[in-house]
Amino acid sequence: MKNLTKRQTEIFNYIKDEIESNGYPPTRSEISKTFGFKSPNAAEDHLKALKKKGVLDLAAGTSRGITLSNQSSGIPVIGLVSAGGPILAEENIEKTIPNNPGILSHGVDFYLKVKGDSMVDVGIFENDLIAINKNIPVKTGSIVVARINDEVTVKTLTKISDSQVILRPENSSYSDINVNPKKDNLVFEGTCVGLLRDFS
Amino acid sequence: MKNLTKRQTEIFNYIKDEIESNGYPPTRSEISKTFGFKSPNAAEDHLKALKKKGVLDLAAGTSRGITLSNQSSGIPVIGLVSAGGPILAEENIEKTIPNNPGILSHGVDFYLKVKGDSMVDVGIFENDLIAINKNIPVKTGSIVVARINDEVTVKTLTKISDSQVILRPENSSYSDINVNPKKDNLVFEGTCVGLLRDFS
DNA sequence: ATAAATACTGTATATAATTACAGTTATGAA
DNA sequence: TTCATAACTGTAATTATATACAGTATTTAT
Repeated sequence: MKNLTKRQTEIFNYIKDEIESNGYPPTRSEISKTFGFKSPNAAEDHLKALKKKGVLDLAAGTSRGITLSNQSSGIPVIGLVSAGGPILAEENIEKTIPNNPGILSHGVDFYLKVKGDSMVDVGIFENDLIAINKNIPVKTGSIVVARINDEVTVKTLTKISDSQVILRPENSSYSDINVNPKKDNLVFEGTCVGLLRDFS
Repeated sequence: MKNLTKRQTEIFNYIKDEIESNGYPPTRSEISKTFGFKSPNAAEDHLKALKKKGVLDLAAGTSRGITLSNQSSGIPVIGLVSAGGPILAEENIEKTIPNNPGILSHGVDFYLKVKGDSMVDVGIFENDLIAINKNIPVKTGSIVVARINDEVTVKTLTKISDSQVILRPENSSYSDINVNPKKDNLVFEGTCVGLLRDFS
């Protein structure tokens, strides 16, 4: 998101939520009423600011003519992750695909395009998109996205303690990965909450 | 769909398309303009009829206050298919999930909940939802939903001719299914265009 | 045969909604 | 210091929109 202020973020999220729950965007006065503005122009100003920052578009002369821009409505698909830096850095985003609330039981922060065959035994194939939630606490038994010394990998978490973490490939040709979090730099980027495969 | 007339279907689809492409529903006059009505009341009448038939809802006094009802906006998930009758018959619909245009490269007419392990070698597991398009012509190499004498099955189509159809399970423990379309009642219900798995 | 539903035209009006203009106050950057 | 941005209040006008009422013609159920 392009440096939205706190207030702008609140308003943007409200608009997003309204579209999702009502099926159409709010008007200036609905926004004003929600946030306690005494003038619809306060909402107008915010909309203009949000448009200027590229997160939404406004159709002139059109009631409820607010649309979220691709950038802000889509969920990023992460392809190859460059070493260092955050996984959601712009250079890692291959494309974005529309949000699909209600299909998966958990929220999706990003999709990761699967490389390799280390998880085929649980039906995760190369080029599948796995849906990742960043905020669910990782636990044993979950399929997690882990970063070990700047290398990103998808495995089943089978053991986690202060001194030992075991990541298991779900493919009999591969062996468990043993990590010592005290020695190695281990970061959990998220938990896999779903899978998407496109037969084209 | 609840016995919509041809015209009502046209108008309903237009509204659906507008919501999808614009992000907000059309007004009465936009509908009228599109269909050449000379009075916005023609659109109003149609909206009332569509509301009466339960495929959409109207928010009174609200501009663009048109929402598609759950029933009509969702995509059906087919669980167990009862023998005889169409696959999309009401009794087969386990639930509906929101439409997700833009995620898969083909349209989805329904999702089928996978039973059994006959397709595990291509990463299709029990309880996965496979996305089915009814209108793509089936061809060899595709994963298809076939109904053989009232039994519904998901397999790879490996041969198709007037006198012989071969359906291959993607699991080395199973053998090919050989069907003679002249003797057996064979219907292709659709082609698999995607897969959805929910890790909950 | 008759009523109800379908598919509109035509007119009119209240109100919903956008949006411009003129201000105020506060904050952070040049 | 001065200017731009942010975050509003207040007013007002144009236009966008919903929606009622009164018709007409055709088709479809009963």
